[in-house]
Amino acid sequence: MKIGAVARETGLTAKAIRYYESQGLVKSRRRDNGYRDYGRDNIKQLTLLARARRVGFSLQECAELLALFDDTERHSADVKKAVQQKIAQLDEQLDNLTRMRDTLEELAQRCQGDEQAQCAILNDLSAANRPMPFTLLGDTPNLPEDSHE
Amino acid sequence: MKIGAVARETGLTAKAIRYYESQGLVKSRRRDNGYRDYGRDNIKQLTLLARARRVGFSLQECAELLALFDDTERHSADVKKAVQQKIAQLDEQLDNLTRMRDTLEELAQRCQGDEQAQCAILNDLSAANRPMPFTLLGDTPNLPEDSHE
DNA sequence: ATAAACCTTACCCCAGGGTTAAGGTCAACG
DNA sequence: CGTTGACCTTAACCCTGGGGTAAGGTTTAT
Repeated sequence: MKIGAVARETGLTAKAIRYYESQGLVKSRRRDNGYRDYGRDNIKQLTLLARARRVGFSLQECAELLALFDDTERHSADVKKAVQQKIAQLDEQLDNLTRMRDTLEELAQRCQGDEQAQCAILNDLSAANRPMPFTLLGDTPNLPEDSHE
Repeated sequence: MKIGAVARETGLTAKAIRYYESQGLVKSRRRDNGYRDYGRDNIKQLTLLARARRVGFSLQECAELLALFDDTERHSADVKKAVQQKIAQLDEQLDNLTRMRDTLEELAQRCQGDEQAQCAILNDLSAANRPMPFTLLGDTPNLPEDSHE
């Protein structure tokens, strides 16, 4: 099976599949003409990879899942643990996003939203000392680091 | 005020401030020795920038907020509209993450989590046809594109 | 024979910086 | 006077997770 067919079957792009290979997540044999060639095992791996990505696993984490997948001595408890950790991470992200959302909601409510230049949102966001009359993300100092996960 | 002091005051890193300047979001005057020098206006802008970032605005969107901030002819309605659009974006992200979370929850429940190699999670994630007995993200084909927003 | 549809590698691009490296400046201390 | 340490400067490479494009080789069908 050539890469294009695999892409259609897994929902990945050919580019992504090559990228995963370059990162050591999957391997492929080559035909005489240099084309990558995939068998049933590869397709199972790539299907797992695609779905794990879709539910929020990072490539690093997908690599660990694939290692478990290929390990016939694995314990299902290990897989379950990884999934539960990912659930906990998602919960944390959900918390952060919810706090952002609520902060914006409160800002919006304090703004007239009319023709005037006076704007409570800009005032609150740029004020020097304690800007918000309500908690801004619980004073967590480093939110940006969460967003790239 | 030198960049280090501004960094401490706004919670940004000096690097980030220089990066914002390189992207045209803020400007700074220079002292004779080449050091960046910031006044009250700069600090207000950077405070706004830092807080807008923390509540989920992209750099591009922050640029628009700063333009409104500097525009004395602005209408507060425009600012409010931007905030409400961001709220809608956050709601969409929250939806996606919630679906991921629920999918993982169902996968985990179907897994024994014991010493055995047999694992429902890996089976479901790698199976060929209809893998999940439940909806996987509502069959949305392209979730990864949302994550980089 | 030639065009369409594949495939290959290789390069630059995005956000949002972190992390060196290599060096200039400035204050205080001995 | 010299030196140490804390600043500051630019430049340049690293990360994630690929997208996009280019330049070229292959295969297939017409």
